[in-house]
Amino acid sequence: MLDVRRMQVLLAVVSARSITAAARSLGYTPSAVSQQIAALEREAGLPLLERTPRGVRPTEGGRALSAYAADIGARIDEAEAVLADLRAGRSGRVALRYFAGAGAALVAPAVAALRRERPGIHVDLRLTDPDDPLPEVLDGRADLALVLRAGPTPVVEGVRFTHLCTDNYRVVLPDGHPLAARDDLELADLAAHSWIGSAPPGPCLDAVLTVCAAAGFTPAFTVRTEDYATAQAFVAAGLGISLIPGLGLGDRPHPGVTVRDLRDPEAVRGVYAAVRDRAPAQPASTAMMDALRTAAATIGAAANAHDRAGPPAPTPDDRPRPGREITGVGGSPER
Amino acid sequence: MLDVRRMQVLLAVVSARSITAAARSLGYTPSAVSQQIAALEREAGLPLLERTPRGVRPTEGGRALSAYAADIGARIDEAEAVLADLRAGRSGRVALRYFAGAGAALVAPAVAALRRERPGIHVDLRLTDPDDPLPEVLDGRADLALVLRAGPTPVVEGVRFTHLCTDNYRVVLPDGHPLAARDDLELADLAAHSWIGSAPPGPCLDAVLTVCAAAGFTPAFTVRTEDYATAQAFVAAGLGISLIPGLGLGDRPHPGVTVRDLRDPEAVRGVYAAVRDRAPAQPASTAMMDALRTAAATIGAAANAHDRAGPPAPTPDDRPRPGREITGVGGSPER
DNA sequence: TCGAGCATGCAGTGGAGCTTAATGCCGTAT
DNA sequence: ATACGGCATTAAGCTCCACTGCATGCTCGA
Repeated sequence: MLDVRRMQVLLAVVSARSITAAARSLGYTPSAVSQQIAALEREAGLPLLERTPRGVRPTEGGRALSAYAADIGARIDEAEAVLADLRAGRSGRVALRYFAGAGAALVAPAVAALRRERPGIHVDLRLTDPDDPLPEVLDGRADLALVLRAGPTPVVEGVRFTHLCTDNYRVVLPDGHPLAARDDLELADLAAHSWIGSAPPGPCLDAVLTVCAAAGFTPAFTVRTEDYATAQAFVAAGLGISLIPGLGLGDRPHPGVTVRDLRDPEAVRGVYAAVRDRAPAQPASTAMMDALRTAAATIGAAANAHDRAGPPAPTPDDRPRPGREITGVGGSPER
Repeated sequence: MLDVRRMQVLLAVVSARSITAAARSLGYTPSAVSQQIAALEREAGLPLLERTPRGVRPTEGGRALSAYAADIGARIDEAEAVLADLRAGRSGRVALRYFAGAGAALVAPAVAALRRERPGIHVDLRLTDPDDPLPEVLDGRADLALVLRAGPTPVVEGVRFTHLCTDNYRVVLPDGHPLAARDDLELADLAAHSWIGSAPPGPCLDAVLTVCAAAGFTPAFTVRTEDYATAQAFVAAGLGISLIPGLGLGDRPHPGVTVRDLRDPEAVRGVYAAVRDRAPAQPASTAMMDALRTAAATIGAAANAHDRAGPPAPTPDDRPRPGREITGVGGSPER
């Protein structure tokens, strides 16, 4: 295989039309350059330079080879530029898997922020609900997966979990409901009330049924709907109460409803980012991770604000919002 | 600058999905490959491989870089193929300058033979008549020039001359002419006869006038024509005698004429190939040179055959031939 | 629990590639 | 005409890179 380094030396010599001049521009002695050229001519099996009284002139082989050297040099520069972009997080890919509940409140603002700050990063987004995304993380098809887990930080061989925020079920009551007088509730308190089913059939609904069963009852659904905004509207209309995950509430609950925490430890759920244990630090991946953390923190701050202030009074711009639209949900990590 | 050799190592590793396997295929120890990769990662500033329990997997940077490695490797292979073609004389360029008189008898068969045997070689042919081609040879615009010189082998600083053949003026007489009784003639013998001018005005004609003047007379032209075949036809018709360069006679004189040597030393001319002294041996150039030498030798052999046998009797295929057509002139160096 | 296979780290060695210094060649200036 | 400067080349010496050999740590499968 031809030595590319020597080809670059040849290119410099051909460009400078002199070995001495090329040596100057390369920071070598003329002797070194001459030896490189001699070695290259040995490799090529052809004379590459013709020695003239004033420097050198390329032979046909020398011209051909230095043309290749220029071409290859350009490729190398290009590769270096690609690496520099990758290194600086100006480009790259990150494959993110998420579950439906995280889409609106967490993923949308995080990806929006990432795209704003690092437009070169390509995000490969896929909803894995109801499948488990961990196999994809483990075998490298995904760099990052959002998972929702009850209980303490999960432990899975080969995966590192980072807690992003909680996504506990919260109790949504019509304003003025008797239970709204208490700061937090237990699941058993809700057993006797009419329920608004707030999730599509699937793992989310199953989780609600499971925790209720653990509390010893089966919720009596008056109405079932597939999205949280509609469910809140039903609650506001007084049709019943509902359990809605914090992320589903967005940064502001629907007007006419009051939100209360649920004290049941069974209903404590965390949103985690799962990454492969051995995955080396990839700028694109860490940037995505940062964006998710920032988005989660913003959500948490908003949720805390509600907790402190209670349900806010309707304001002029507090018009009803369509359920899953992203606008304003979670805000953006700007600042 | 990224080290291409290391990039090739990376490519092997990524292809083999294992450092050990790559090392086997490269003939190195795994340790060496591992160290190369580590160095490349240091250069790149990015992790390139992710270590898995069973071998390694490329990161995004590793994939990008190994793609460049493959691309660059292909370029190198291509360059090597070009050099191999050049080395084997399967390709290349040769710039040949020639004078009009050599075109038909020498250059045409030589180039034809070269194209037949080395179709990849591109021949840059140019007629330099009446200019001197040596400057082009000296400064590299031409690799080879045919020159016609009277007297001994010329000596020019920086140019090497190779004698190809002679191109002496020969005396062309009508069959049965009194002078045809002698084997060779001197210029003075021709002074009193009618002459057929056989060359276009220019250096060729000047040369004839010069040698005649040296012999003490000015030829009395009955007819002047621009090509040697026509001149021979005039001679055959008895309109006069003519002086025609050997190369202009082709391998067979015109029927009805007798050719005799001219003993005058002034009229001895050699055809030389001129090459740059310092030009390194280029396969394309030496192949051209060989073809010219072969063509010249073939001409010489034919001429000698005439000398020994005298003008041959017309044979069935001895139909009149148009003057400068190449067919049969000089033949081809096959055998 | 052990062994096979993988990647890695360290110490040691050989060679590639650099530098310095000397030589030869050419063109030009003195 | 001779000397000088610029050019390429060569020889000798030295440095450091890259390889080998060996030992270690890790994971997986028997």
